[in-house]
Amino acid sequence: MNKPVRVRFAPSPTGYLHVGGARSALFNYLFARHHGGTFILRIEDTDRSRFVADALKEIYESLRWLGLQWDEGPEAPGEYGPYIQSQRLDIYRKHAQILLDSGHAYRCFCTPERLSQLRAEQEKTKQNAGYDRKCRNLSPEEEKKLLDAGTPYVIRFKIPSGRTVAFEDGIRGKIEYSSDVLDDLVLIKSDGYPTYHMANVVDDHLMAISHVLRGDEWIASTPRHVLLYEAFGWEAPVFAHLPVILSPDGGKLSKRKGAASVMDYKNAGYLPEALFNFLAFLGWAPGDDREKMSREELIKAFSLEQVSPKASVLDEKKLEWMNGLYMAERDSRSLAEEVLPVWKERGYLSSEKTSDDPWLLQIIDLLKGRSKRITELIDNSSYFFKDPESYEEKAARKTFTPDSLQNLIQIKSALSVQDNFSHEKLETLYRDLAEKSGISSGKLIHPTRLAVSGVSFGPGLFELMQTLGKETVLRRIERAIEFISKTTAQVEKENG
RNA sequence: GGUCCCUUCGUCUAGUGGUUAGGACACAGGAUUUUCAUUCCUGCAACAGGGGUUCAAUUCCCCUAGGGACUACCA
Repeated sequence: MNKPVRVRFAPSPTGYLHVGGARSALFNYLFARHHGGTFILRIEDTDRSRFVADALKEIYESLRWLGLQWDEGPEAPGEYGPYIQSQRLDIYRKHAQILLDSGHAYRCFCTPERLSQLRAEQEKTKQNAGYDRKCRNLSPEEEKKLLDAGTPYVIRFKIPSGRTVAFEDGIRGKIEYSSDVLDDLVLIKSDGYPTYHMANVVDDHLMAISHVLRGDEWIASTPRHVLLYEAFGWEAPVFAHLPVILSPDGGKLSKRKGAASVMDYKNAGYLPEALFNFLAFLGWAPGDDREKMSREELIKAFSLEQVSPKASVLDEKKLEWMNGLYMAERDSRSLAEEVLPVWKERGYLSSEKTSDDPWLLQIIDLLKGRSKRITELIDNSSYFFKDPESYEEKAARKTFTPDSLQNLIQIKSALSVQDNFSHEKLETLYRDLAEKSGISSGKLIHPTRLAVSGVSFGPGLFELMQTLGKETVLRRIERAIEFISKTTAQVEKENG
């Protein structure tokens, strides 16, 4: 077993890329990189009825966003192409003919109607389901007659009877099936397209795949695949079946229960490196206490032996926590590139602003450490661009008192003669003012924060003021003074 | 129904034939801080159940229960 490591991720373009699929891709990628092998992308589009035109684009985009660039595949030519199954039909037909010739397969002329009737009967009598092999022993004359009449047919694999089919799963160990529970699966459909089983086995062999890491819904199909390899006289790859990812209620992950696709997470403001790290830890752990690991560390530490066979629930709270860690250390400039388009869209910025604007970078510096997601950063950034339209109600009731009105008036006059608006100078100004008035600095700070931002939380006040600038700060304090005067006057009127 | 897979705190997980069963998220309390967030400390909380094997089982074996997958001319 010293073949070069070649693994593949093989999605079908029937929709968006699910995080479960992304995690399979990720494990393949990690495994390949760890062993210095090749990571291949193959598109399994053999079901024409379920093909979704935009799916391919989204799959490529999702993989690339996560940093899972494939070494061979569509848009990455290699020696084993084409990598899209619908472009390989002649290959599958040729191989089906080989099986036909060697007596491992046969033509089946049964109609879909007959098959569904058969299934219904089997269900009623509680028999094991499966094709009854009616066409398995058609005489050559009968077959020729049907063929000549142009009867549609499929090609089925002859499952040998009385065999024990065993394989060594890289994660679960030995798994055994009796061949008697397997039915004669279809290899080539009547439309000439191969089924998954056929295309998958042929391609994995032809593409020299060494390890098949795929979702565990394929466990039950694996004995069929093993038998197919045997019929072709090929050596089977190593199989390892990855557990599924569940939603918090234990069911399948779906859009309805929040996010399901990679792009959903992107749109929810998650960083690709955070999702990468988090997904790696769903069903895998390095064996020590590390949790936040870079791509390079993950590649170095990854091993199939440490992959758990157990399905795991995606805990979005923990993803959010981890994302916050990555937000804090993300380069502000790169964050600016994500955030800038949204700011412009919201009319906060004129279109000529660029992501290297020092003022914008200052804003991001102030916010990124206290934002768990990009969207949260954006949502909490409005007061840098617009004067507050209202004040956080609960905080206003508590903070905008008659006392604070006097304080703000005092602050305003002190600030209006203050030309150096550095946060250090502002801080000393506030401390001195508080001391002179014999009050705690909080009595000055809290009303200013609310006046200037409209909310009771956010970056350090003095940095905030520095970034906002003198003119804006004074204007907003003035507005707050008006607001408080009005409301206190109203309260007095109501009371008296 | 049949076949197969899975089972350590609420969640992600580490771990071993002998451990006070470890860490993280979440939650609760506290410290620091101008607010929020961060950070730090403390607390809460798990080996599904029953049989074996063994001097000793969370760990090995069997059964039960619960969950899941497959049982298509879908992948």
